[in-house]
Amino acid sequence: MDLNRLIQHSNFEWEIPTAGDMLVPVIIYASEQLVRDMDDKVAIQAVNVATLPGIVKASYAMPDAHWGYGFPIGGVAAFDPDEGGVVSAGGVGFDISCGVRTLLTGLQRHHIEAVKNKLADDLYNTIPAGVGSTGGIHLKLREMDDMLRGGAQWALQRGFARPEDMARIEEAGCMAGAEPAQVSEHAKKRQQDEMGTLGSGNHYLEVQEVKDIYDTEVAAAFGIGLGDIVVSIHCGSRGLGHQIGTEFLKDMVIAAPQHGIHLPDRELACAPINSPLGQKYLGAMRAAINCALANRQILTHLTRCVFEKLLPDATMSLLYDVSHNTCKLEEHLIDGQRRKVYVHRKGATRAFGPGHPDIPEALRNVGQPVLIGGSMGTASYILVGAKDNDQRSFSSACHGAGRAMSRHAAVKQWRGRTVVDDLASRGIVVRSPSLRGVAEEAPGAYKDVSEVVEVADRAGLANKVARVEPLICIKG
DNA sequence: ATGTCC
Repeated sequence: MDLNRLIQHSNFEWEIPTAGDMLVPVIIYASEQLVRDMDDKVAIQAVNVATLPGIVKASYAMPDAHWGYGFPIGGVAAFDPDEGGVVSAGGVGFDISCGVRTLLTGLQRHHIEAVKNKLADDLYNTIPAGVGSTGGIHLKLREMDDMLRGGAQWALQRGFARPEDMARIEEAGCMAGAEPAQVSEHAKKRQQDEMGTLGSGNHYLEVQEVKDIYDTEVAAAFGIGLGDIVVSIHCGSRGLGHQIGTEFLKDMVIAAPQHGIHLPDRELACAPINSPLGQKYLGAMRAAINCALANRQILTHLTRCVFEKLLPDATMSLLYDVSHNTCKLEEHLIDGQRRKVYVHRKGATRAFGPGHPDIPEALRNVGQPVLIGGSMGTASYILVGAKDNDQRSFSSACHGAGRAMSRHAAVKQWRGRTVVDDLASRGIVVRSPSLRGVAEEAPGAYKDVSEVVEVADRAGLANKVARVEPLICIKG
């Protein structure tokens, strides 16, 4: 990205001032190096977002921002429904409510070493992974509606959760306002056999070791210490969310002129929040959020079953579950006024700071856990929402490393077998149904997550608590 | 991300 068009406010904050059709400025949180390396398309897309009706304050880009469908991935934008604000299917993305959850095991590395390969095999054999993977759970259409309304709370009723898990999930495990009736039968049918499956791409389940602690006090509140073993699960709403995104994108493009909306890019398809189509999308999207929450909950259950057999002393309590592709109604302080706005986070993590009422009581004084997944074979980070970050990007942080190379380019550069062998030589066991998938996700195809996290910390979005590194990776 | 093209 060309630095000449940017105004630098600090070491980690850059502005593209309001001009032309823009209603608000663009604010990018990044180091000079990350801004230089950022695709020009991030600037173009963030500027396009800044032209959408009802946008408030600014169109934001996180340090891991990269080119996406319509909105940049790593984009955050909030809209006021009373000022003609819109909701955008492209602003949420296709993998609705894709997210990460981390489980604490109460175990240390030496507990794992002796059974590492067996643990990897058992996890791989228990957790369906890969494109089109199906699981042992098959829901009737009527049961689908219950699941889409209830999320992880539904999973609790079905025996896939512990009651105490609920407080550790955004929205206490159930996204209110979900409307299964707005989800097409086709979308439901695609998902009927996919509950409790990992999917493909950058989705994974990892057994990780805590390798570094940056904030002892917060780490203690989170229940993590050096050398601890944790399990992280990264996945989303599978075929259902994708189908909802596809259908509403099409409908929103067609309806835009009727709503008097000029789209600078048809991929930015959106509808007024206060319109029948906008409301239908919100109802369907919230149902997809519940689908993702239920899915990660079932994967948690399967993981617990494996550990219970092999490592019965493992505690397997849930630290937290974050979503990073959502649009949520939240109250924020905007120009001195508390206003309710619809915050789009696409490839961005909610990161409420200390004291926020939506953080579980046990963690309220320290802040919301922010789980940042790395790429396969690399470190992941646990952060905490920074104090006063409401004034920076509506309490949002980055979500991961972000691709540095296309899947196509990655497959040309690496062979899956070599990647698996290289990781094995470093003590990381990878199990995947697809060697091509492994090549696509080669560590070198991603940016350095450490730099992205460092910038999120220093920009005051979320603060570093711990770094974890994988021992086992189940890859879709 | 995705029954990697209805």
